[in-house]
Amino acid sequence: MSQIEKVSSPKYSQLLDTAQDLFMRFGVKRVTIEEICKTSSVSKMTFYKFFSNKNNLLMRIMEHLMDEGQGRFDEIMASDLPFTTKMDQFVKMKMDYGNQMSKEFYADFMNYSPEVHEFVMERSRISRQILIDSFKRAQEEGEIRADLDLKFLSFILSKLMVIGEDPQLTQLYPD
Amino acid sequence: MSQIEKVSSPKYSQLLDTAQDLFMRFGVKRVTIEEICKTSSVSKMTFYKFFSNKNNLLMRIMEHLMDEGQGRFDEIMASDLPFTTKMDQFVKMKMDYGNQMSKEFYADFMNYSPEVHEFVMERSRISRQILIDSFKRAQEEGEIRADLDLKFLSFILSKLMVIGEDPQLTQLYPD
DNA sequence: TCTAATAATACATAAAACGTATAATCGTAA
DNA sequence: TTACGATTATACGTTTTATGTATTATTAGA
Repeated sequence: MSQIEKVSSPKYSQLLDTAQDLFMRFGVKRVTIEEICKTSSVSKMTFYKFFSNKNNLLMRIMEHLMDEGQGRFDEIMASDLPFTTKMDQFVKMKMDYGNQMSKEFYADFMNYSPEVHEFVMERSRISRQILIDSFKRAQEEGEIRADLDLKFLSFILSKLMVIGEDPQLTQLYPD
Repeated sequence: MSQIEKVSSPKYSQLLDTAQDLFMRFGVKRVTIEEICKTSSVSKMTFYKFFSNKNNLLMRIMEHLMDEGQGRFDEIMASDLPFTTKMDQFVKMKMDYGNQMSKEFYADFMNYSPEVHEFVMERSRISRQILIDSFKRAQEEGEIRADLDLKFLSFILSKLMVIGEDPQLTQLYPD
């Protein structure tokens, strides 16, 4: 599924969690590796055992976040709720994610490096496709009205995939 | 009243406002002078026309904040509300301030330089004294019950002077 | 006790931030 | 228009901070 080797170790998880928290609060640029190490009570040497640099760390955080998001999406879809309810839950989940992270983080992880940018974009593309497929299936199986504009809805939801919440859009469609 | 010369100019105010906003969101250490300038659309040269360095800027922000706080306190006291209501408003105001600023800002402005630390401490001392005097006067004039423990209340309120809100204290006395 | 993982320290290098000098630009009042 | 004060843009030397690595201790567990 993912291009990056999975690692599990208390120190590794600690670093990942701390970094995610700090990145989300202050953005990537404002947080140093040494700060992450100190906050995690992990030595710098151990950090570099797990991550080659901040870029690599950021990428794994994004990977973890998106894996998690996909997992929750799968859970929602596996339930036997009506399709519209599923979509409600999905949008709600996405907005929860969005609210956790500062504007800085969003801006940063898209700009910090082309590598991370592309990684996130590719994952988003895949997730979007999964979403669209689910939508089509629901439409074919008569779970949702076929007259709903499929493209429009998938557009909205695909936006949510990455940005969590588009204020302008939220204003237009408060529900 | 204050030890620092007052300056008024659109650029000056802009810098002050931007810096305050950034400091409160990210803390002092994480924000650079260049960032403040960029965000304010003011050149670095102009910055250094008004402020000798970040320390100086921080001090003026604190001064401005505390002047403002003192002004609001005076307003509240000048009204003809019951004394307890005044205190309510005062505490509420202090908590509003506290909620605006991140933990980082609070930690930073006390640690960033001894100069700033002392400046804030001195101002706090003065404010605290004013508060205690108001309290005594209200007590003498029978506006509040004399059996209230003056020292205890002034202690609580003096804590609020600086920290805005002490979580532990808030937990003990939710009202 | 031996070993693997982690930490502590110090270090060279790179990057960022600081603060200043200089020349160019802009708005405005004479 | 000219002259002037305020602001900007740019470049620069210096200082500080961050990065990533090497080396040598520690620590915890088989």
